[in-house]
Amino acid sequence: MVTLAEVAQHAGVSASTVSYVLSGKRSISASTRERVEHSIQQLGYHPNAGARALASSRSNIIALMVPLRTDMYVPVMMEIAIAVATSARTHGYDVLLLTGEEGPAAVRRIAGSSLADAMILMDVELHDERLPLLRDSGRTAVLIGLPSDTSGLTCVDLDFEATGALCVDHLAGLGHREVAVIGEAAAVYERHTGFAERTVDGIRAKAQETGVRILHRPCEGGYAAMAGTLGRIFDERPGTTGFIVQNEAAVEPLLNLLQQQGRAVPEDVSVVAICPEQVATQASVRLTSVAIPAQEMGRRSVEQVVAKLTGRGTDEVELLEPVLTVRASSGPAPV
Amino acid sequence: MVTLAEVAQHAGVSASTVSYVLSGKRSISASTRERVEHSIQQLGYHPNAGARALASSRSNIIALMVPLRTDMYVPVMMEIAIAVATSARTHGYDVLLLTGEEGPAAVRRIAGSSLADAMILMDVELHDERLPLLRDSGRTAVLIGLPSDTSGLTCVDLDFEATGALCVDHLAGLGHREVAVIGEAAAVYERHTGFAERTVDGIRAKAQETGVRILHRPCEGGYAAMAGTLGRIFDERPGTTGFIVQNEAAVEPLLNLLQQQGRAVPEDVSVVAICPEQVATQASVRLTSVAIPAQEMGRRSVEQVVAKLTGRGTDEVELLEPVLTVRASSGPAPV
DNA sequence: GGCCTCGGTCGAAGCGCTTCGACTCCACTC
DNA sequence: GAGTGGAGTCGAAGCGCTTCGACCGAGGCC
Repeated sequence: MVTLAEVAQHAGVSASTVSYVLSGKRSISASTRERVEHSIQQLGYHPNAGARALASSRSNIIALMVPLRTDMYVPVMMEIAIAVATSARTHGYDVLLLTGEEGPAAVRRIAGSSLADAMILMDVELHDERLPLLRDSGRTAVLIGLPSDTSGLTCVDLDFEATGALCVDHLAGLGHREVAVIGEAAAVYERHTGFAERTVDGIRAKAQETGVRILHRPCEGGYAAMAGTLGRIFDERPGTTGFIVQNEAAVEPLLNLLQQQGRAVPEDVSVVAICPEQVATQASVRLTSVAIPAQEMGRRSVEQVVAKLTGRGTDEVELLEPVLTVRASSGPAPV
Repeated sequence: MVTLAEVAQHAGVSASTVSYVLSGKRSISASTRERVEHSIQQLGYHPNAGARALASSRSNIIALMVPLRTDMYVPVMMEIAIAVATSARTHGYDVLLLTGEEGPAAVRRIAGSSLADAMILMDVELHDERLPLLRDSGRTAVLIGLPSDTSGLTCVDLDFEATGALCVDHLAGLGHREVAVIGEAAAVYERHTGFAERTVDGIRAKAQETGVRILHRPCEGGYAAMAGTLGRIFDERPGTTGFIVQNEAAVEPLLNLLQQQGRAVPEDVSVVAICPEQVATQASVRLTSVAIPAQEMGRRSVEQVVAKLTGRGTDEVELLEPVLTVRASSGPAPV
């Protein structure tokens, strides 16, 4: 491995000069800079990450904690993770992948070892056990998701209350009066995952305002579960004409079952989904939906981290505004 | 941050003794060990990762390159990535997440900076441009996937040729004589992704052996693409009674379209999928399938890395044996 | 013309850890 | 009773980098 010292010798300057060429923290004459850069090229020099971290006490690594569970829709997680990794690189950072398995201990380990300059936590619960540790580790952190107490924390998330409201508004505007909400798996609510509860809150509030009746049912993915849930919904509320679905794995089963039951979409029932664009456009009926901006969330969280790391950031909650796109699955309520 | 020296002072020993307690590389008396461990606990000491990497020239980090593209089935990627991260931890390693975006340059950067002790590459193409760089970086590496030239490389993958053969064998055994293969998106073949081509090779070889006629068609995911592909298949081979599907995003559309066309599964046509268990069991018809052992692949690749890093490994290609599980989507060919 | 300023460069002191050789006991052996 | 060997500990020398203060000319100023 080529070292700084070798580059310095090759270029006929001191080691510190090479370091300053690399970091740009002091001005360097054009001729020296060129000479040094040429030597770097020629020798194929790469700074040693460990030495750099030790000397500067900054590792240029951001730790990303992804949930281990797979009851969430995986592609969204992946899209966020990839967006985080990609935009981290554009800011000169690498990303360390931590799974939830290690649990809160991971926070302590990473903070203690100075392995990462900052952490991004995904899948934050309302009362997340990692948060106290995080707060008194003093490390820079950004959450994707919204805990109940956000004091001293920076959070990025889709505004799920507004999302829920938007869905109801759309259906109410079309004249629907009885709306069923097909939610995430029951376990998601039991964990008190913020986004799921907040969506329902938003839905209820707007429903009250617009005079829509709401029936909310958690639902596992897959056909069997959906069949059961759907049956019970129509038993309880035969007049249901609108569906709001917040569970990607339930979308296709729902459309299928409705079709099998002879209920046409959107003539007899309207469906609005909260899901990634890809799911909405590739479904058997092109879905009216509110998109989950996974990329944007990943990107923004990195930008927040970088801002805080460079002293510019403030603790704040950034809620991304939901956008509803009308497609083929929603229409006027039948008379 | 607490340092080794502070722990040493607190325990009344020298710094090197603390280091040896931590690493176990020299014998330490029980009483000293206890005293040191107690001090570590009490002070909340965590070794500094950078210093450790610098002094020992090992970072205890494994870099994982995941593909950026999303034309592959994302959950499988994610499952592998998570399995890698999880099993890496059980061996004392952390995982650095690299996206394909940076391309081959990432290999150079990581190897040059000694940021990672080893690399795991996913989504390897037959003639992958990262491989030459990898070879002469001299770094430890394991590929998930199989390039055309494996010399000097360790690879882990499902045995896709055997997988293809297994599917044909199953259908042939049930009496099917005309089988259509619904493949990955055309782009996947154009990239010469090993697994896709190898599957088809395995299918063709076994088809020849068993006297089955094969029609192979790449297919994008989604309903529209599947409808077109399916139409063309039955135009060309009206006698088709068996399907092998290697494209998760095509599974559900295929089942649906068959149903709509009045072709019953498995009475009129049989379907065998190559997909994760979850897809197979959650589909509208429980699918006879060969599972993609994502977890196993992730785990094995880490084990190979650790073996090589501790001097035990040998360069070798490890192909996991495919397992076909019969479920409700395949049956005897109609007479 | 002396003085100050400032751009450009260097030397040296660490950053916190690992590891090698050396040293000290102490229990044996012959 | 000197010699041997192993267990247990220490000191010191780095690992490769960043960064601080110092130094040295070259202008600009009065």
